[in-house]
Amino acid sequence: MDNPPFDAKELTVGQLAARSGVAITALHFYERKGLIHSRRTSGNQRRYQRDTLRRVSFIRVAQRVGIPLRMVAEALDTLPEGRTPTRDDWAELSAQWRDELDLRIDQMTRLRDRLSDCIGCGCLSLDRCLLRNRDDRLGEIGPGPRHLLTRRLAAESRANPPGRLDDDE
Amino acid sequence: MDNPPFDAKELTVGQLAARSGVAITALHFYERKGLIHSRRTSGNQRRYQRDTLRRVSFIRVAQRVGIPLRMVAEALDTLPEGRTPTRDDWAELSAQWRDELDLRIDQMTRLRDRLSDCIGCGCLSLDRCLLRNRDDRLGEIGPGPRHLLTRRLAAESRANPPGRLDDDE
DNA sequence: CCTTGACCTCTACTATAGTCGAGGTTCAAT
DNA sequence: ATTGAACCTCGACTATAGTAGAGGTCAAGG
Repeated sequence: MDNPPFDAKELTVGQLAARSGVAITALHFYERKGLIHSRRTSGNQRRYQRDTLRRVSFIRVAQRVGIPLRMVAEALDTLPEGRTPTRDDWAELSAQWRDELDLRIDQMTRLRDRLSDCIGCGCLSLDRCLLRNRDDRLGEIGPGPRHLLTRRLAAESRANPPGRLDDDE
Repeated sequence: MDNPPFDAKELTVGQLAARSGVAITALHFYERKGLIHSRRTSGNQRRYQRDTLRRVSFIRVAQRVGIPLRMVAEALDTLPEGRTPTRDDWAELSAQWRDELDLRIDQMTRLRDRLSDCIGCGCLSLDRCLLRNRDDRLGEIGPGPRHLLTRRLAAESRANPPGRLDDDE
C-alpha cells in the first residue's frame, strides 16, 4: 500500500505554492535540484505527496539561517527515500539542523564578543583582532557565493604561511 | 597637510591584498562598488591610504556574518569621506555593526528555540510553527539573492491574506 | 636595451537562487 | 464541446560576489 492506488490527496504545484508560500518557479527549481520530488499525471503534471509541504518548510527555514540549498539537499537525502518520513525521521533531521544553528549562533556570538573587546579596549585593530583569528570561521556555512569564498580563503591560508600578517599604522 | 605631499607609506594593490588576505581581483571589485578608494600614480596604478586595510577588514568581517556588500558600503559611507577616520569613527561604526550582530543572534536564537519546541512537543508542524511566524524574519539580511527573496516574500504576503495558511495531513 | 614582475582594463565566466516570458498542453466546469 | 485557468518546458535574464584570462603598460635591474 504505497505505490499504485495511494494518491489520497496529492497536491498540485499551485496548491503547494499557495500553502508553502513559495513561488511555483521556485518549486520547479527545488525539484530540478532534487530537493523535492513529484509524481507525474498522465498529462505530465506534477503531483506532490502531502509531506512535501514539510520538505518545503524545512527548506525555507534552513534558508532563513543561510544554509545553502546544496546542504539542505544533503540533509533531506538522509530521509528515507522510499516511505513517507515519520515524525521521528523529521525530529532527527530537525535536531541535527538545530545543532547546526547552535553552532552558528555560537560562532556569531564569539565574533561579536571579540568585536566588543576591540571597541572597548580602543586598540581599534579590527584586522588584528578579527582577521588574525580566521580559524574559527563562520564562512563555511556563510552567505553569498560561499563556495568561491571558502575555496578562495582556503587557498589563501595555504598560500599565506600562518602567523605572517603584519598590521598597519 | 592632507593632500599634495601626504603619501607617507601608501600601499599598492598587491600589498593590500597580501596584508588583508583578500584577492586583488576582489579589491578591484570592492573599489568598483565604492567600498574602498584609491589614488592613482602618474602611471595609473592604485595607491591606497593605509587605513584602507581597516576598511577591508571591516568588509570581510561583515561578510562573515552575511551582511551584503551593498549594506557594508552604506555603513562605510557614514565614515568621514574627507579625512582619515579616527578611532572614534571606527568605534562608532563597529558599535552599530555589533548591534546588527546582536539582532541577528537574537533572531537566530528565537528560531532555534521554536524549532526545539517543535521537536519536543511532537507537533511536527515545522510549517505551522515556523512558517506561520514569518513576521520576525531573518531574511532582510539573510543570505543568497536576498533581494529577490524578500521582494518575493513581500509580494506573496500581500497576495496571501494573512491567517490563511492551512496545514497538511 | 630589454626582460621580468607587478600593474592596468575589459570581457567573459562561475556559482547560487531564483524569475520571466514564450509557446504549447491539460484539466475541470459549464 | 468548448473555454479559461492552471500547468508544462525551455531559454534567457536578474542580482550577488567574485574569478580568469587576454592584451597592454610601467618601472627597475642586469
